[in-house]
Amino acid sequence: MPGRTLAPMSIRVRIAPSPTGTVHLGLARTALFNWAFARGSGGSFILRVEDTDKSRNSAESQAAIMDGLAWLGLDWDEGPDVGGPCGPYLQSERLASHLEAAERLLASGHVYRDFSTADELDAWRAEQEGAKQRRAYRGRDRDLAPEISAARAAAGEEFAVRFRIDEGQSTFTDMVRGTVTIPHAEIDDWVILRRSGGPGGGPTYNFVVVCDDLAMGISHVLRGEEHLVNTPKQLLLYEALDSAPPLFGHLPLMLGSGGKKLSKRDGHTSVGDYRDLGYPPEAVVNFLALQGWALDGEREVFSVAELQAAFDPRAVSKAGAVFDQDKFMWLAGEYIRAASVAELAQRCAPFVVAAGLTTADDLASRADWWRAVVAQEQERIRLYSEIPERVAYLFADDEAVPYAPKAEKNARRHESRLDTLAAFADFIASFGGAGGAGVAGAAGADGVGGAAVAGGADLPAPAELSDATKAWMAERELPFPAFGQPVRCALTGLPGGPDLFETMVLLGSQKTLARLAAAGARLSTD
RNA sequence: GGCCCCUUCGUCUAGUCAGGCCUAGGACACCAGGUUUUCAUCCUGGCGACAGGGGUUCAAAUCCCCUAGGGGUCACCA
Repeated sequence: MPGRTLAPMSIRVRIAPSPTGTVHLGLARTALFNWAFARGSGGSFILRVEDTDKSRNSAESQAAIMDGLAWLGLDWDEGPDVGGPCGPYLQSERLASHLEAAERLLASGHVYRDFSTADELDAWRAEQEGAKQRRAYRGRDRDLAPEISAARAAAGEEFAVRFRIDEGQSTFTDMVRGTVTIPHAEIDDWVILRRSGGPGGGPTYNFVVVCDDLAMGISHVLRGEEHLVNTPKQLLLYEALDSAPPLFGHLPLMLGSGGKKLSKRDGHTSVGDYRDLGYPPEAVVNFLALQGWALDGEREVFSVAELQAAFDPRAVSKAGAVFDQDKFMWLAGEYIRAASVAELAQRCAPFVVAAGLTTADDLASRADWWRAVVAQEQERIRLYSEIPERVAYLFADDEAVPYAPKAEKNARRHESRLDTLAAFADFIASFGGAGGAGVAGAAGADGVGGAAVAGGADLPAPAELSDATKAWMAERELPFPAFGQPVRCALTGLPGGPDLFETMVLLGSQKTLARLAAAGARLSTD
C-alpha cells in the first residue's frame, strides 16, 4: 500500500540505520527527532535495518544498534524484533520486491540496461576530470532499442540498470530548508541495479530506500543533510513508480570542533561512548535535542514529554551545530543533581564496582549507607563515572588513606595539627558505644543518620556531632580551619569534599579513630 | 572545480516566514563578587554577536541583490 498521507493521524516515520555496531551521535539525533515527531503526533516510528549483503556479524551489530536506541529510551512500533504489518524490516529480506520494482521500471522505460564496462566508465570519468564543468553521466546504452537490449541480456551479456534522467530540474519543499531546486544536468543516470552476475550485484541504496519507504507507507523522511542532493533522484523515482513521495526534511549536520562533519577524529562520537563515560541517558537525549532545535530559546533542560509535545520539523535550524562537550557535561550534571538519591545510587554503583573499590554485593548489603554516600556527592559530580575517585577513601585502609598533596599541605599548615588530632580523637572516643544506635533512627531514610545505623556506627547524627564539636572547638579557641584541614586530610586525604561530620558518621567511630591516629604519625615529621 | 545548502556572542540558540515590542533575549564557557568548615552546589554581576557591501522602507537581524566565508555532495557505498 503506497502511502502518501499528510493527515496528522497517519504520520509514519522511520530510522534506517545500517548495522555498523555503534550508534553514532548523528544517527541518534536523527532517530530522536523522528521518534519525537511520531510520538508527538500520534504517528508511528519504524525501525528498518539496512543490512544490505556483506556484514557477516550483522546480527550482533543489529543488536548493538537496538541496544543503543533503547538505552536512549527510544522505542519503535515496527521493526525487525517486534514485526509489524509492513515487514520484513530487514532490508536484505526485501530483495524480491526490489527486483520486481526494477522489472516494472524496465518495462515502463524509466530505467535501461547499460552494458558498458567498468573500463569505459573510468575512461569517461578521467575525461571529465579536467573539464571546467562536469557533465552528468548518461549511460552509453540509454537509447538502445528495447528488443536489442533484451536480446543481449538474454544472450548472457552483463549489464547494470540505470535510471533515465531527463532534461529539466527538480524543485521540492523541504520541511526544514524550504524550497530547493536542483538541475537535472547535475544528476547522473544513476545505477539502481548493479552489474548482474558478479558477487557485488544487486539493488543500490537510493533505489531500495525508496522502494522500502513506499512499501512501508512512510509519510515524512527526516534525515541528515548529506542526503539533500540525493533527494531529486528519489523524487524522480517515486514519480516513475507512479507514487506520491513523502515529505522530506534535511537536518543540519552535527559538527566537530573543526566545523566539519562529526567523525571519530573528534573523539567520542557514539552513544555507547557516552554511556561508558557515565552520562545519564536522559542528558544525552536532552543534549541531542538541543543540536539544531530549541524548545523555546529559554529552557535548556526539558523532558522527552516536552520534546515530543513541542517538536516540529519546520522549527529545526538550518545551520550545522558544533558539538560542545562543556555544555554537554554541564547538562549531565543537571540531570544528576535532579535525580533521586535512590536512582543515583543505583546508577553509580556499577562504576564503583568497575573501579574495583568494592563489590555489588557489598553495596547492596548496606544500601542505606551507600545511598547516604551518593547523597553526599550528588552536587559534586557531573557524571556517574566521577563517583569512584571521590569515594575511594571510604574503602581505603585506615593506615594508608592516600593523601592528596594539596590536602596534606593544607593540614601541615597548622602547627597545632598533632595536638588537635590527638585531642579530637579523645573527644570522638568519648562517644564510643554509648547508646548511639538508639537515637540514630530519627535521622530519616536518606539521611546520613540513617546510614549510621546500617553501618553499625556509633556516633551521634551529623548535626549533633557538629554542634558538639563546635562547642569543643570554642572551648579550645580553635578556629575551624585549624581543625578542619588536618581532620579532613586524616579522614579522606582529599583537599575538599562533603561535610566533615557527615563523613565521620559514614566512616563510623572506629575508622574515624583509626585514621586520626594514623594521621598523627603520618603528619608528624617531614 | 560544478551543483546544493548555510551564515545572530568563542559554542548551542531565541528573534527572521507575518519589518517596528531588539539600545538583539537565554544557556554553556570565561571573569568578578556573595553564601559556605573545604570542595561543590546555589545566587548576583560582567564580558560577548546580527559576515561584508549595496538597495527597498518612515523603519531591517528580519525583504531583495551582490561579495566573502563555511559545509555538503559529486560511486555499480550506505
